[in-house]
This record gives sequence, C-alpha cells and structure tokens, in this order.
Amino acid sequence: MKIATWNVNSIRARLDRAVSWLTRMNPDVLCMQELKVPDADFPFDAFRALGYSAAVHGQRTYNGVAILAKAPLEDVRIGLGDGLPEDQARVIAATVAGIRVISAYIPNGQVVGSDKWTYKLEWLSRLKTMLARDYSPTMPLILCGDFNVAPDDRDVANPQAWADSVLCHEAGRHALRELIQWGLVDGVRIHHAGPGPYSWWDYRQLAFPKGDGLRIDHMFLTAILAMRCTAASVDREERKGKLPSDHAPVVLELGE
DNA sequence: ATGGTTGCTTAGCAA
Repeated sequence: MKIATWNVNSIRARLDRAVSWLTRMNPDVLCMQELKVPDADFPFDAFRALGYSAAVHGQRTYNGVAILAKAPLEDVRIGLGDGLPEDQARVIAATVAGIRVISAYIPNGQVVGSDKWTYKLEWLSRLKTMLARDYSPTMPLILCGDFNVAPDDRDVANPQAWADSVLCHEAGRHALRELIQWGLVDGVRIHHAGPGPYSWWDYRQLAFPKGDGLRIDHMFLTAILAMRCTAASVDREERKGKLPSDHAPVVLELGE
C-alpha cells in the first residue's frame, strides 16, 4: 500500500499537477492540505475519473484538507472535536482499508510570539488531545500533513539561517515531540537518518535552486504500521518545473 | 545587482 501526503497550496491552481502526479505515482491514499476551496468547489470529478473517492473539509481562501483513496473512505470526521471554536478547516480523518488516516494542516504561526504563534502551539496540543481521546496507540493509524515544524536541525538545510523561526523554534519542536510521544513514529526517519530529505522550499529567495529546504511535512505512524513501513521518500521532482506547489509530496510504502 | 514568490482576492494578507 502506497500512501502520500502533499500540501498542494490551492487545489484549483494545482489540479493539473495533482492529476498527473496521481497518474504517475498511483498511490492508494493521498492526504492533501491547503486546498483553499470550499467543499462545493473541490474537483471531485477529476479525481473520481482516476478511481479516487474523496473526503473533503474545505474552506474558502485558506486552509482546507482532504483524503483521497481508491478504497472506500469510512467513518469520516472533520475538525478536532473538542468543543472549542473550529473556524479553520485543518483536520480530517477517515478509515481506509482498516487504517485510520488523518490529514492535518498545522497552523504556520507567522511570527514567534504573535497571536498566530500561540494558536499554533495550542493547536498542536489540541491535536494530541484528539488522538488521546479518540484513538489508541495500539491501533493502525497514520497522521499525515504539513506540520509547519522541522523537528530538529537534521530537518533544515541551513539551520543557522532558520534558527528560532516559526518552523524551527524550540517551543514548536517541543509541542511536536509531545504529540509524537502519544505513540507515533516518524515514517521518513525509519529509512533516512538525514540530513533531509526536505519537503518544503520557500517560493522566495530562490530557495529551491539554492537547496534551502526544510522537512516540515510528515507521516507519523503507530508502531503496528511502523513495522510495516518498507520505504519512504520525498518526491523532489514534483517541486521542479512550472508553477509547482512550494511543498513536495512525501510517500510511504506499507507492506502486507 | 546584495534581491530574485505565489495564490486569493482585488490592496493586502498569508505562507
């Protein structure tokens, strides 16, 4: 089973690329983030034509997450479900072939110390609460998405340049470790010691040609799935060419 | 030369 995650940075702007990537890579499941469309504008038909059904939690202009799968999507749930205001579409879960799949778009945080930064740290804590409340670390579960956190300096091509930024600050790294300690394993790190592979390069400053990348898109697995993880990669090729997303897809292979 | 972006929505914000 091949499962992937990709922040597409607008599914409308990226539809042609998404269709050709799915055709080329043929994953069984794709978690997407930053759709930037309401549910009604999600291109269900284009993906249906490739054999994928979709569970979508969209939003106009910002955010928006989805799960595409060839197998049926069961028990779809949107949001964190903690009773607090949920005006941002940042998480969706569904069961696919007996695996609980979660697609999440963690807030960027904008500036360390800002209101958005506080919201980011709180959101990571709320996500951990959701896992603890609704799931068990003994079940097959995969938490995928754009976490907007590079877990440590192996995940940053130029650590000094990014030190204490919203993507690398210790408070965000700590919040991510707390989440992982619920009972998750970093899928890419099973197979790659680092540095890298990076998954995001800023559109600005010629970051991609300069190799100024960060690994902020992750696929976290419970132990029973980590045992089945036979390969992991980032598809850097998808970051090349005309009008790519600023994120490259991350792909895991699960045996049996 | 010391900067060099994209997308959404419509000048400014977010990333």
